[in-house]
Amino acid sequence: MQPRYRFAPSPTGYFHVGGARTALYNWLLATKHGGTFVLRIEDTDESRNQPEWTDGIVSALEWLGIAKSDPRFEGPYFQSDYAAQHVAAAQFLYQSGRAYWCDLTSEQVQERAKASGTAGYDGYSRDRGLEPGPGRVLRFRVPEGRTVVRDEVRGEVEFDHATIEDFVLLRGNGTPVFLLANVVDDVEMAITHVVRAEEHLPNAPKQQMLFEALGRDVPSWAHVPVLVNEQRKKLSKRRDKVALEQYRAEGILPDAMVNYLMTLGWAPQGDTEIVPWSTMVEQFELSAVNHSPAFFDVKKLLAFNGEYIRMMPPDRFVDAAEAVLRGPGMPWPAERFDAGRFRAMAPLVQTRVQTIGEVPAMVDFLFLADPAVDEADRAKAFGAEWAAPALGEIASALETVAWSADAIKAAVEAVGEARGVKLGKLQAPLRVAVTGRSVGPPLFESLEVLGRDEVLRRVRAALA
RNA sequence: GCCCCCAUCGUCUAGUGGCCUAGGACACCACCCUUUCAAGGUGGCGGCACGGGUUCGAAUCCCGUUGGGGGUGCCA
Repeated sequence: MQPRYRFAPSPTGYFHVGGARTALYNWLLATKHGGTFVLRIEDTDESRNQPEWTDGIVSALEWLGIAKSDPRFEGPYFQSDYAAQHVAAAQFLYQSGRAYWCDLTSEQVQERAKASGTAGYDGYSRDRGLEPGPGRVLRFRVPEGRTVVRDEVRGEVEFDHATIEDFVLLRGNGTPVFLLANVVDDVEMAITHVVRAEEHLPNAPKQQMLFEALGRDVPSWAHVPVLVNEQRKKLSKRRDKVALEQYRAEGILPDAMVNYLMTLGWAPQGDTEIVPWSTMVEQFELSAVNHSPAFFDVKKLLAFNGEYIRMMPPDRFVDAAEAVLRGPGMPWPAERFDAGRFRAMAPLVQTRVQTIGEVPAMVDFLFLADPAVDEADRAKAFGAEWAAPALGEIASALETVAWSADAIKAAVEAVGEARGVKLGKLQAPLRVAVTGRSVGPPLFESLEVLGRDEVLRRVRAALA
C-alpha cells in the first residue's frame, strides 16, 4: 500500500516556520516512499478562519517547493466539508456505547474538579444514560487499561487510561472537536502516516482509542520536537518572528530556508550541512530525528542564506536582485535604476550580502542623485589633515586618467605614494565622497561603473 | 498539581559499548589574503547536567536527582 502523509494546518493568516518544517517532513517522506502528500485545512474553528488564509498556505507551500500541481500533492481538503462524517462517527460511537451525553457546562466541570480537589472531568454522566439534548456534549467513554503509542521518532510511549479523562467529542452546539474531526478526516482520506509536532503527543493516545473504537487501523505516528526561541519556549507569534512570509520578504531564499529547517533536529551525513534536497530525501529518516526541541537561530539561517546566495549562478543572482531593485519602496525614482550599472557590480555584491534584501543599501549610490552622507563616516574619513588635500589631488588625476578600475586605482595609489598614505586609508575620503559611506563594494570598480563625470561632480561637491 | 517528552561545545548537530585525546556547522577570537567591507584560507576558544549502578570497558545501557520543554479547553 502506498503511504499517505498529511499536513493539516489551521488557517491563521500567516505561515508558521514550525508548520513549514512539519510540511517539509511530510513532503520529503511522501517523496522518499512513493506516497502522497495530502493538504487538509482544519477550518472548523470559525473564530479564526478566512478564505484567503488558505491561499496563503498554498502559496507558502509552493514557495517551499511543495507544489499543488505536483502529482504527489493532493488537496486542499477542508475539514468543514466533512462535518456530516464527523457527526456520523460520533453517532456511531454513541450507539455502540463508546460515548455518552453529559449536561455539565465547562464551568460546572471546573467547579466539581475544584470541589473534589482533582483535575478535569470526573465522569459524572458516565452512567446517567442521558439522551441527546440542547447544550449537552458527547463524551468518549475512556475504557480502563493503557494505550501504547508506537512513535517513529520516540519509540513506544505508554499512557495509563486512568490519567485520561472522558474527553468531549461533540460540543453543546453539536459541532465536533479537533480530536474527533482529525481522526475521522484521517480515516476519510486514508491517511497512513501522521507526522506532526510534539505538542500533539498527548493527543495521540486519545486519537488512537478513537481509531480503535471506530474499527479503523491506527496510523503510524511520528511526533517531531517543537521549535523554540532563545528562551527555550515554543515559538509564538507574539514574541518571535515566525511568519515564513516575512523571511521571504526579507530576501531569504527558499532553498536556504528548506535546508536550514531540515537541519533542526537532524543532520545530513558528512561535514557539511549545506546539501541539496535530493540528498536530504535520500538520507533523511524519522528514526534519526532528535528528540529534543531545537532553537530556531535566525543568525544561522542567514549564514545558510549567504551560502546559497554565493552558490547562485550570477545571472540568477542578478534576476533575484533586480526584482527587488525595480520594485516598490526603493529610495530612488524607478527611472533612475540602471540595469547595466547593476549588472556590472553584481558579482562584487553577491559575496557581500546574506539576503537579497541587503542589496539595495549596497548599491544605492549608483542610482541616487545625491547619496545621503553618513556623518560619522565622513567625520572619520576627513579627520586626518591629509585627507581633503589628497582628495583634491585625486580629483585632478581622475580628470585625465583612462577610465578603468585598474587605471583609477593606479592613479589613486600614486597620490598615496607621494604622500606616504596607504591605500587602505587613502580610499576612505574618496569612498565617502562618492558613496556617502566608508564601507561598500570595491571602490574602483564602483567608480568605473558610475562614470567619470558623476564621480568628479561628487568629489568636488564633497570638497566644496 | 497531574500526565508525557527530553538532556553532547553559547546554538544546531555527529556519535547507537571499545575507532572519542568527543567530529562538523553557526556564532566568537586570532592570523593570512586584501582598496573598505565581505568572501576565501589557517588556527583557536568551547561540551558528554549530576549521582549511583551494569560492564574488562561507557557520551553511548539501567536507576535516581536536577534542569528544560510539551500537554492538561465545549482551540487546533
